[in-house]
Amino acid sequence: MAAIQNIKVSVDAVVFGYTSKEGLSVLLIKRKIEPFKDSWALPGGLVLDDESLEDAVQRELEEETSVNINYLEQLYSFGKPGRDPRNRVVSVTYYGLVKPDGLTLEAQTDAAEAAWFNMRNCPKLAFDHQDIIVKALQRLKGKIRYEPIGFELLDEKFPFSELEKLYATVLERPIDRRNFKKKIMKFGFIIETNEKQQLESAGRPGNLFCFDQAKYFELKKQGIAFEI
Amino acid sequence: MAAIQNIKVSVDAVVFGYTSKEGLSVLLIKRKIEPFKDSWALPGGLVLDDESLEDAVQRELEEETSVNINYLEQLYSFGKPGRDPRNRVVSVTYYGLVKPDGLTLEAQTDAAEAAWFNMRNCPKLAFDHQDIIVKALQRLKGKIRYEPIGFELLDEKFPFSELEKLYATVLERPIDRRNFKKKIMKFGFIIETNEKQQLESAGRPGNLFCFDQAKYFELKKQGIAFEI
DNA sequence: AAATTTTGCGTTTAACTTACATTAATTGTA
DNA sequence: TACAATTAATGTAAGTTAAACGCAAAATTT
Repeated sequence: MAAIQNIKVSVDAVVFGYTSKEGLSVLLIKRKIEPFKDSWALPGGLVLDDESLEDAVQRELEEETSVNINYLEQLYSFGKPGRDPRNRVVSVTYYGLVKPDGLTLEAQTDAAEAAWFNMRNCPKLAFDHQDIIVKALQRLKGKIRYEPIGFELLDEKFPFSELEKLYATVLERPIDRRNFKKKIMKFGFIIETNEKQQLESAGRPGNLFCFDQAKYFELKKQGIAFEI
Repeated sequence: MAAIQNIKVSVDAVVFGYTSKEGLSVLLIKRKIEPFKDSWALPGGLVLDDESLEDAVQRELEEETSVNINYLEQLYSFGKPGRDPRNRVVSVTYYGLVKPDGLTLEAQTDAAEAAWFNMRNCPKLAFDHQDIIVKALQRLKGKIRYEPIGFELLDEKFPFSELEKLYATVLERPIDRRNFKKKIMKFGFIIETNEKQQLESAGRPGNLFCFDQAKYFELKKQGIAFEI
């Protein structure tokens, strides 16, 4: 039998935000304590002895940013010796998607500050948190090919072009509007309403669409084959 | 700051074996100590303070079964309080694929015995190891749709029907031989040799095929769209 | 009112998928 | 030794899907 193990378990959250203007952003906190004091980092922290990993990551996220998310998906566990200069720490990471508009960020406990950073404009991060974000982005890009996305990221009602922009942003390439619409509509998780978009700029106003939640989550579970 | 954390970190391995006769099997050990003494369980154990998670899982696998695998992929981390009756244990699990023929199993350390169990014929397992196997199987079934598989599971040279059987086994449904072959060959990760199969039973002997390793691993990395 | 922007269809062509039947090369057996 | 059984190799026609486009409609901006 080995000697007493001295490893800590933490959780970290990669929370992606999306707006059609800004594209993808990620929620970071500024560390108030050493190590990496004043560096930006992912929200997260040590797991309590009697809470589940999911509870821990939601709690840490709430404590450090005041953001509440009811669905975070497990991403990967990072456990290389030396990734935290203090102790050996194995971090179980989670990721999730939210619509940042209307969320207020309030730093608390270990965090001096919480803020959204555009993905094209991220600061240098503490620990191996850069690797974690890269992994999360890979996962998101992979997932979009076999699961519908958007429900958590768009307004309840949205013009179709918003969904298209979201896919184009995540996939990082342009999409043919007409073929995209045909493909998406065939899945049946998007419903056309009879309302029209309120314009903010030039152009013909589009019809508003919304998600068919039941179908959306069913397809999310069973998987879709979606090569754009 | 929270009180001192009292959580242990372990690793467990789901090693799938495949033979065309038996189909999928999984490598299990019989526990020599409490809790769950004499129950079958996944090979695994506590991580040492100074070894990586990957090293830990390979070491535990080697110690308990004498099987060496150089590529195990991280599957999921299980950390519900109470999943181990002794302490809180967070287990980072890995899975891998091997060809069981020619591997000798030798139980060592904590294991009284090591053996392959056909997936249709698994015993009741210790801890939440049943959940872990279910997760691994889901992952494998998902993966086969966007990654080539087979390199680790088939002989160096094999008749095409062996690859077909493998896919049919993992997907748990029959496959049209002719369409399957066309599709696979188009990817270019399988090469036809000019050798012929040595027959073990009746039937026309098939040509032998082998993997183009470079292409195989390239496609594994970049992903394939493979709806059979 | 003319130019610009964005939406909403719709068509054509190429590529792929599906379903399916026949011939060829072996082994086992009468 | 022939014939039955088994497994392999191959091709094609019909249906479906994907990709590449063009053009008119409904707004705003100039």
